[in-house]
Amino acid sequence: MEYSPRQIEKKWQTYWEEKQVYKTDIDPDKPKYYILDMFPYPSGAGLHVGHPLGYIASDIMSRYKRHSGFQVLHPMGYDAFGLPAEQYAIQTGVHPAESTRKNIQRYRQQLENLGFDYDWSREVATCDPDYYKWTQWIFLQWFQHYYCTEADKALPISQLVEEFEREGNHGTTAFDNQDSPKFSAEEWKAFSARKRDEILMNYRIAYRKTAYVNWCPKLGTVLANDEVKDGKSERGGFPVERKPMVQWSLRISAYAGRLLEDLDGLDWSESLKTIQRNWIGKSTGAMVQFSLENRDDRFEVFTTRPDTLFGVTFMVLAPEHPLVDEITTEAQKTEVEEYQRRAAAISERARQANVDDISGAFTGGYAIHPVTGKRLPVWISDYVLMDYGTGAIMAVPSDDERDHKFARHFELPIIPVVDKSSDDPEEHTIINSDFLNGMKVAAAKKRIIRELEAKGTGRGEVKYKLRDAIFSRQRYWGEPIPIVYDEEGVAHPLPEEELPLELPDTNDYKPGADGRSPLSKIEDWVNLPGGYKRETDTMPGFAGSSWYFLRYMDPGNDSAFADRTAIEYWRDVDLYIGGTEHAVGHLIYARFCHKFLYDTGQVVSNEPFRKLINQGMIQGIIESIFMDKRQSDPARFVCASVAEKEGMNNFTGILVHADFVKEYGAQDSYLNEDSIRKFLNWQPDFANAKFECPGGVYQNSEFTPHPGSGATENHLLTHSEVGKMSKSKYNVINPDEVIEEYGTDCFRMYEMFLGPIEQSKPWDTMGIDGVSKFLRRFWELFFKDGNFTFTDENPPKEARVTLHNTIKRVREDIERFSFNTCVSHFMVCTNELRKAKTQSREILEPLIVLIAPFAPHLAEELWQLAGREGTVTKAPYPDYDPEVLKKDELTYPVAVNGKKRTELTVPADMPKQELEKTVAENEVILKWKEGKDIKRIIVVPGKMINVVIK
RNA sequence: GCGGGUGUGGCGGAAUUGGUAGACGCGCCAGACUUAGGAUCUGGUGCCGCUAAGGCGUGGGGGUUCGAGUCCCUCCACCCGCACCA
Repeated sequence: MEYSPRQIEKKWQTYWEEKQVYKTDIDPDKPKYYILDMFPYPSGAGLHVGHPLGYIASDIMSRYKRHSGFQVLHPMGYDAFGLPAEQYAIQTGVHPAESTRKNIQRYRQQLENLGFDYDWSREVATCDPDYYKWTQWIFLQWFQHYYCTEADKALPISQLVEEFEREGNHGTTAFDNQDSPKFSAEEWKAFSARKRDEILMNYRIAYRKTAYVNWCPKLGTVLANDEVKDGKSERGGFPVERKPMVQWSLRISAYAGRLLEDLDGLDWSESLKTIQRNWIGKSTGAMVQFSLENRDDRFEVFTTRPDTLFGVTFMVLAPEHPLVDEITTEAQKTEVEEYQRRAAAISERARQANVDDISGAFTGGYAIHPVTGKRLPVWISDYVLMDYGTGAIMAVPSDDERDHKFARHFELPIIPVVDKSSDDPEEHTIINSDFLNGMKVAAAKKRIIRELEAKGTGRGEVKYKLRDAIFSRQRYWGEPIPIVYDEEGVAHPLPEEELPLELPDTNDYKPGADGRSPLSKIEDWVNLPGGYKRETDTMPGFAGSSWYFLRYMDPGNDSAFADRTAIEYWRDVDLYIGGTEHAVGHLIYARFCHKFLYDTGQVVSNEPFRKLINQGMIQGIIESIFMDKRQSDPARFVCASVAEKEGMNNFTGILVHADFVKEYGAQDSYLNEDSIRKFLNWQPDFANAKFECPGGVYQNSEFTPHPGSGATENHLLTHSEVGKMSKSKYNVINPDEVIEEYGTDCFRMYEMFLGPIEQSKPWDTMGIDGVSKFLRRFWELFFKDGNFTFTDENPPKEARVTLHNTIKRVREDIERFSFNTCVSHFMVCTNELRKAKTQSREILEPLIVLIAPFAPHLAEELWQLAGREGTVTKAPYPDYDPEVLKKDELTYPVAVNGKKRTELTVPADMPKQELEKTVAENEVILKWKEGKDIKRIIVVPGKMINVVIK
């Protein structure tokens, strides 16, 4: 019987669906295993060959765990709110709900075609009101909690209100990074509702505040920090500017310390943890207060090097620092204002690009050194950033490179305060610093902080770079924020019973007035009885994706985001697979969200993703042809060999669609006349271009051979390089097409065979033949004269060894996520069993289960042919018998001075002494010994023998 | 500049704690069967060397060891992240 994968695969996919084979539920008698793929955004383009890589790996793991007796949760769903659908709606008028629904359908089809074992009954989409009801519910929880730094967790805001009523906020331990004003209990009680609302906004986890935000005019919305790359929007690459706006934010900075510390316990790659650590950006140092000359005012600076306090010779403020206007003297006014104007005009990007340009202006004002009482001139410069630290620094030109450059440029004094004569920074000692002299850096830091604290002019402090996340989006296609404002503008949460607050229908997706969301234009939705108005901003993409892994535990639940029993059973994700692109966005937000829910007792673990694997990218081959830069009209394209002869710099590469290229993927890929016709159809601008290869020239559908060449057809070698697989490079490979040709099982195994899961590697179109051949041969092991045949014969010993060896290796390699080597073990096994020519059930039947996680359809079919009932997916995974692998004979490699020279086969139980004797008498060894002595014989039992001859 | 990672045949990659470097697959070479082959099967294939003996070989240099792709020092290349972060 011939192996016809497509037929088998469709049959079993239908079977799985009809029998709900992958439906899972709580089973307290079994250990759980929760395996999760990163939430895909269902884009219109569908999946390309790179996307399924992680899904295949998780599917193999999931199936393996099921065979191993675990209750497996392996769900899939869609991160379905987002900008692309809305941009598409603006362009085409198609409602985002409509296009999203279609895209989801397409994704679902493609995923099913890959034979994954998802429990589809748990499928979720963030844009579904049953889902976002709970996204809104979580938002309300954020709104109704604050972060207590003493308890080190989130507590109900009602407790804080009680505290304020009792004692004001003078002694509060509530987290607040906004410099909120201090008040007494009496004052609190006297405040208006509006004032109280304003104050509480300084403490709520979800809060509303005017802030400088990343405003993207082209997208018409505000973006979070991680959605901005190099001053441009991550989606679309549009310019982003800083703009003060009233926005909802999440007080994620309150969790910075825990987000950082708890990384240590996670089984994530070192590089990913480092990215998160950088993003959180902890720095330990001190806040130091400087008073101003002739003024009552003080201002604070943050420094990581308080030990260099005696080296401070001047102060620098950010140009937009509020103090600047107050301290600038009449004489310096013009200069300072001129500088402020210039600094404001330069964009953030340009400012960062000109790091080496030193600029600044003296305000004319002086600060007083908190320890020495010395006068310190106060400057402004754009190297000090308003939104980092306090927007002001103490300048230590001797030990800070930027301060040093600045001091040199403006001829300010430099006092060396650290003796750096030792190569080991830990040995550096403090000099010129009064009572710190002679101390090591670390000790001096502690000492000076003690001093400052005693004098009340400073304190030790830890700062984080992690900023609060802007949570408002001025867009339509997102979760409405469940808040209404009364006539005074006080924010009120919607009562829980009113959730979900559904997104109203509209066909006008363009932004409203003053950059407000399209929702602001739907008047009967915005305006409520009693003068109440709805919040018109919607939530960002990360709102729904920050907790989706919890919803999968109990997706249909209408009275909680998930039932307590489900949460206690599934707890957290045991294995999370996805790309690195979510390193700082999604993974920080999800961890924050999970920790918050942990604080409030809603979940039972403090981290959502215990182990995480980042799959690498699958790259494509970018094909281009050489176009002569020296002539145009008609353009001249030449073969790679011609370009090489005439000099590469005379040519430029023009991209060619990979579909047109013959022998795509081989090193000699080329265009023939058929390809050229396709190319011209695709790029009609080149209609009458010349295509020149060493044999002749093709132009206007005609090939003219060069005189003397026997060529009859054009053969234009292309330029091929490995790079991104993307639409813009015209080299996207669609998995559906590969599957149509080779089958799902083959596609799955080939993707795994390409290399380690974490590594990026190019898609090699030719290589898949090898896996296809292997699967056919594997299938044929089960057939004799065309009939499926199992016998009860005693198998040959080698066959048994092969089987048990394969089981051992495959089990070990799955456990360490080395799926590429698993595939090669199956290949080796097949090659060996083909030689052994056995139909023994004892050998062949375990192989069916062994390969099932990798090639599930093929395994199901063979299982059925073997006469077994039902599905193979629940059969126990085979185990190996160490007895079978015990050898009676061992073949030792024998090395002389570390180089292998011969082999020696001996009984496995030969004593060491005798073994050494045998080696010493071996003729090859005797030959090497000639004229020298055997100094030593090293026997590593079972491994190798090394003879030292000198 | 700082931090993290990776360097192995023509290519993708193997080598679990230091123990036969290059498993497996692609490609290439030769042969068989065939009207034909981009089908199938068999064998070969790191480099130098006559098919031999042998030598050289895991980015370069040095070290530890009986033995190093693996450990240590040093340099180089590439990739990723951060970056006037006080």
